[in-house]
Amino acid sequence: MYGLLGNYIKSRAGIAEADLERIYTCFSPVRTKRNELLIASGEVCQHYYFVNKGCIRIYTIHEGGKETSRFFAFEGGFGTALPSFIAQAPASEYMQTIERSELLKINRSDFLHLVETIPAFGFIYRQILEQGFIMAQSRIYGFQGFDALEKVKWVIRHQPDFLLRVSNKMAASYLGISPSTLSRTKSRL
Amino acid sequence: MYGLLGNYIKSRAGIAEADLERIYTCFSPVRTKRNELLIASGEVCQHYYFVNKGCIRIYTIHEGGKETSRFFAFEGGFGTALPSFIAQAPASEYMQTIERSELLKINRSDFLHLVETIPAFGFIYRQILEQGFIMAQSRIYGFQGFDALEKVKWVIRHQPDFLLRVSNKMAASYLGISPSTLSRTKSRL
DNA sequence: TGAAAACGTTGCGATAGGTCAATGTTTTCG
DNA sequence: CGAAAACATTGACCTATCGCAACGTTTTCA
Repeated sequence: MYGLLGNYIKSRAGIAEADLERIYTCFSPVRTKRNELLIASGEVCQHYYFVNKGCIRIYTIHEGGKETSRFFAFEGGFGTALPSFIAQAPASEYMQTIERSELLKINRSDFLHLVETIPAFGFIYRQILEQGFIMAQSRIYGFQGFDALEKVKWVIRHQPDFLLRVSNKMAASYLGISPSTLSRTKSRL
Repeated sequence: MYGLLGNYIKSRAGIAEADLERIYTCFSPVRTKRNELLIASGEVCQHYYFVNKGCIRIYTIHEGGKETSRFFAFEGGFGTALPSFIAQAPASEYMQTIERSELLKINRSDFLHLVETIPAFGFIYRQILEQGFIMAQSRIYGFQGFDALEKVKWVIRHQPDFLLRVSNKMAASYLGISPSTLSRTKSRL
């Protein structure tokens, strides 16, 4: 149950077995169904999630009902509605599992406590933020001036199985193009 | 010289005067000219910068010479080519001061050392990453599906003096629209 | 299991925004 | 200070992508 999480941590920072155990006790397993909502817009996000199996999607809904997918966390990844989790303000986003999933969740106070008291954990959190920041930047800015074809090639290069695991609609809303355009673009590859 | 930096830190975390002094000794002043390059693409970024006066811009140049502005740091803000700074890999971006500026710079090993040894500094770095991540996300994803007018209104709301301090060309490349379109859009406000 | 809903794909017409070019203004720097 | 370069603005034209709709296929769930 905690194997994947343990590997994640050990591969990124030196850590004592006792600290690892203490971390495990803060994470509790959750099983979810396809399309199950973890938090809805307007709620305050209380948990950080680690994906053992399945996939978490974070997305927003604009006026008119149009969805924008912000982030996907697959096996071995962390995910939460970060702005809300950090500021304890109502989230502007939704978070769901898009497939039947097995997650490990940790609540905010335990999380912050681990960050403060276990250096390796603080280090890993910092690394998550750094990577997330870099990723988001390179995606956002890399996409400036990309046309649809270039965007699709970009995901294929950076997340080869992304288009296979995610529906066209979600993939399109992640890339910032319409489902029709994504469909047409794929046939041009 | 260190007043602004001191305020920045003290307003965000409790810190002993001695630690503050130790932080100051790691930052050295730099004066730069308009359009002076701090690092060029291909170089490895060795410093983190704090802006006392002026403005830092981080940008990339695509094939064909087209520029994309990624980030602006004004008075009281931090800035660096983060991916390169973190990974010590060649940067894909350029960093420049767009006006005559007064900066405080700290090199990477001092910076990491402060992060590790002064909890308040580690905390602030984490906060910078969190805010940067949130900012980048909201900008990137908020922009999905925005038309030019909405983008311009967005900057005006979130960074009221942005359009006044930055050239149209740079502002346009930050918003992901052409200078012509920005010009036309502003006249429609 | 079977009806209903959601999804993927494709065609068609409309349009926001891009490129290019011309003009006038501001900035640069020897 | 003045010539040269860079920039802002505006017009004309063009194209990628969108929105809508139609159709067949897959998924959902009572």
